[in-house]
Amino acid sequence: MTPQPGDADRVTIHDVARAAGVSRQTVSNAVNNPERVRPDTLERVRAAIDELGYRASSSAQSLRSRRAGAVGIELHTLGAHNATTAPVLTALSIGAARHGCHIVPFGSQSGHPMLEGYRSMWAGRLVDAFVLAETHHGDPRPPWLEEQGIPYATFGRVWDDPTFTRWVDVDGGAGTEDAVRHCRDQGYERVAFLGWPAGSVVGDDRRSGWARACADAGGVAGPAAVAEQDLDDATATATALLEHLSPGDAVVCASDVLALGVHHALVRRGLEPGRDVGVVGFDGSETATMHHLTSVAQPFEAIAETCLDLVSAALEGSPPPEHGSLLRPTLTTARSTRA
Amino acid sequence: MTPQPGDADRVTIHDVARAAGVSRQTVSNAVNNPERVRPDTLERVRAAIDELGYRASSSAQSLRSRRAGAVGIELHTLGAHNATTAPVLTALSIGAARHGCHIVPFGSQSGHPMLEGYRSMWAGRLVDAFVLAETHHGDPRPPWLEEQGIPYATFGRVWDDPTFTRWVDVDGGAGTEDAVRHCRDQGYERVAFLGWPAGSVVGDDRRSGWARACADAGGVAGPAAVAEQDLDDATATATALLEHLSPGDAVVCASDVLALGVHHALVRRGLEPGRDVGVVGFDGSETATMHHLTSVAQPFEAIAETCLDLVSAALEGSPPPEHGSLLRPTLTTARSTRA
DNA sequence: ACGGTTGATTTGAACGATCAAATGGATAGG
DNA sequence: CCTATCCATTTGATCGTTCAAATCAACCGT
Repeated sequence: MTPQPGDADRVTIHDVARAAGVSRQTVSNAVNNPERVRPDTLERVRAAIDELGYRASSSAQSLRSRRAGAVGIELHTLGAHNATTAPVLTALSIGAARHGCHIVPFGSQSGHPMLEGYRSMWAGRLVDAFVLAETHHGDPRPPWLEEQGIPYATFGRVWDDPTFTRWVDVDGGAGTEDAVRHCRDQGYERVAFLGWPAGSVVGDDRRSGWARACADAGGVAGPAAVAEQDLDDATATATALLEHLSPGDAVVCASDVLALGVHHALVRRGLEPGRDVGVVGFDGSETATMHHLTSVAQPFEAIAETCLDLVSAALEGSPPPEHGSLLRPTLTTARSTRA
Repeated sequence: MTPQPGDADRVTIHDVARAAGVSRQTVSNAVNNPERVRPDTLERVRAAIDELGYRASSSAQSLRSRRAGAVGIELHTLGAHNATTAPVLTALSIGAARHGCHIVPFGSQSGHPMLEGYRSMWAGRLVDAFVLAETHHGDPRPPWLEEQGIPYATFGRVWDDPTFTRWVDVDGGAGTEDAVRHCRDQGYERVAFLGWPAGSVVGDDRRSGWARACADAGGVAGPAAVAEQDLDDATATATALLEHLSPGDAVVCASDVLALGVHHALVRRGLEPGRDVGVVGFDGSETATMHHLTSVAQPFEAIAETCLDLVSAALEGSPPPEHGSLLRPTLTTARSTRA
């Protein structure tokens, strides 16, 4: 009885037109410009659409409009899924529906040149634009895309080109400031910092927020130490750092991995994170949640939404925004900062 | 000088035809059926293609072939990214290129009925098929897709329908068997098990492999305990479990989270994973890598590849395979099983 | 009753590709 | 020399949709 969309008998605009006794264009109007259709006709067409379960073919629309209605995003196999890329991808995929488009993740084929994936996606116009994640100094992608005239937006500033403003990023400094303030509110005495080696823009930013907030609070800054984004190194460094801390102090970290290192160092000394020494991580990753670590959580939904807004705007030909978007992360509190 | 693909001046098959002095169909043949074209003509056409940088428009091909050339996969925001869905998605995205298609992840809009995402993706034929991850008992998706005649393959068996064979799954039992054997090879005495509460098919499967291998090795089975997929519970349960173990024993776990619980329980007792008690997790997640836990790693690339093969076959109308594919996971060894 | 205007609806064309059938030329066979 | 066969290539039509222009009907004022 009900129409079986077995693919062979796909319902087209013609079928609806015939069923409603109107022309195909009227059906198209009923869907896209209802105000151009007389109310009673509209009613009849809509009934036919519901009856037959019609939905416009996206391939046909793409061909006509010369728009794929898709945004590409590159995924790396390369070890660490960064704890941020996956959630951003999820948020993008969900948010895309609201923007009338979809996301197409593609892989960088190992062995191929860096930009090959982008080139082939663009060549067949599988996508109308790209979202770049994990931008870094010397990133070859922005200049190449710019040169090709391909629209894109980035999660992460485009460090090499200050004129580019179609970016979203997280205000790491504001995040660590919040972290320090939270520690003080919770009654911790001094606030130490465990960060990455100087030179990484993201790391330096996060450290500066800690320094600022400590100064604002009146010299509560504890010692600062540096470790790689590696649990062993973090744990070792944290162990050494603890030598210079006393119960009642706290450590703000540049990442959840570093914070986990502090957590482990504490436990190994028989101390309890939170009760004895406060610990705050950064990223709001699953690792932090699992270990009940207070963490500065990335606003994934907002990041995705802004990226989509940026590419949408670019596709509509709007001029780029005045400035990039610096989003404020929010602190997720847990046991590790409860005294 | 070089052609600027600014979208307005997109190179079409007509442009190539004109440049090469042939008809559009000859260009099409040169690309898709080179043997039908005389060698010298072929040469000329190929030169024109390279010169202009022509690539067939995927929208046009989709319309003509009535194939979107895409496979949909649903992503959940719901907390745990399962540690497996993200890597599988990455592997799928990369593998898709080899299959001449791409992956379209879509989100289940919260508040909407479960199947709405699938329905809308299918309605506009944005995808030709779906890959389902995280299948479970009472999953409403397979019967619905079946009823609609929509092609799909699953990662995880379809428990409610034994006749369905378009699935890939990981042989959990074989994985834990390997884990037990590895423990014995490393010289551990008894091998205990930390699993999930009975009733989950995956969990029971993993436990059975442990039991089997222990029996084969001649009653080396240590005690078994049960905890939820939660670090605190795992740690508590592991602490109790350790009461019944001695140095030189090992614990095989149903997941990396459980294994991490054992790791923490050991550390808190001043014992060292590996040297004192062996620990093996399951999934090969980042958590395991970070903590140097030996783990039964999921074969993500093979899983993705098989899923793609299955949907490709389904789209070509091939009959379903005789049986589902049960892939053997491989053990990733690390410090936690080094005595 | 007739041109003029408005509004609803229909027809023609195009998006870019490919299948199917038609065309043109060269060669072989009667 | 004329037809049959074969190969390379071209033309026509189509996929489903939407823009632009054409058609049609109703209504208005003079």
